[in-house]
Amino acid sequence: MDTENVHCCGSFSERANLDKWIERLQSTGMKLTAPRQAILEYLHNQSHPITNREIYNGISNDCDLASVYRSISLFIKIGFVQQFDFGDGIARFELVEPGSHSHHHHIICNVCSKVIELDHCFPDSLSETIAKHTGFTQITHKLEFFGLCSNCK
Amino acid sequence: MDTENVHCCGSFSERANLDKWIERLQSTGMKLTAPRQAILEYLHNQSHPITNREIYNGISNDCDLASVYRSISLFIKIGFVQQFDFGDGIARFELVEPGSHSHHHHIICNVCSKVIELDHCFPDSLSETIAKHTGFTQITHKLEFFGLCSNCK
DNA sequence: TTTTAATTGCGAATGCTTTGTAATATGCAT
DNA sequence: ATGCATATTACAAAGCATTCGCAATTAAAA
Repeated sequence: MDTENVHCCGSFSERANLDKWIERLQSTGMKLTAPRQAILEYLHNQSHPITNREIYNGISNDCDLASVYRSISLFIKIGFVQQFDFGDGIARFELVEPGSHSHHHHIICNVCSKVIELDHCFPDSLSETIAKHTGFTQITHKLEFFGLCSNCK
Repeated sequence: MDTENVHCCGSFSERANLDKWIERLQSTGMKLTAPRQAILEYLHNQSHPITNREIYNGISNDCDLASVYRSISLFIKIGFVQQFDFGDGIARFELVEPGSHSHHHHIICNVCSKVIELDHCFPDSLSETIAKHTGFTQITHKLEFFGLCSNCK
């Protein structure tokens, strides 16, 4: 069993981890509101990137959808959340554990949308290595670079 | 001067290349319509991936925007066009030269959106190599994998 | 030329995301 | 504790890329 994806609701360590996020939020000077707490808690319980609507559904009537969008934008701006693009036009988000090796990728099934986190970055020995690690086949990937060009730096 | 990006309107070779695309379209059994010719011609004159709206504006009143979307979808389905995602929620498209090394990537300036084609795939020796080749700095990249998981294959 | 089916134009609708605004709640100072 | 100033929210509406339905048109074959 893959214990990485187990999240026991209410366990001491999980609660402590969530409290750290709340402390971090307060230390930024931003207000600690009920929607932001609910969103942080929900994000914290996920093991894969999730959409704004999934967050909204997950915390149901605790908060408006527009507030989810605004909170997530804030979390991205202060470095709490990382955005992923799975190519379907819906943004997905994940908490960034501070100090951890946050740079990672995913492989998504074209049929069932199953997501597997790739612990390491395999940019070179691409298809074969990933196929062996995950059991996926017909592997493709999207790769784009961003930066500052010589005129703009 | 980088002659790869020079496109002389009406030159013999350019016209011959465009005619090849038209012949290829006819050979698929699809109808050769005015909008499809205009879109192929416009795509053919570009050196970077372009959006549906850019195509629509480029051929102005020759064709409806919805028809651009439909034609591009067709071109993707028959392998004429490749789609790129620069992370801004707008799909971009490029003609795929048959038999060529079509797999490539781009680097996009975060400030001015300048696009540079990367002739080769540098998935491993990432930032330094690209920085040397392009003069870009603060390089980041987005990479996601797609495929069929073991349950779906 | 006639026929037939693919394709277009037009308008409306969809779905994700953003924005305007009045009401509300937070954090701070008193 | 209480009141204040301001950030934040809920709600509604708008924005934008994209898709769809359908009648009118057009390309390709007979």
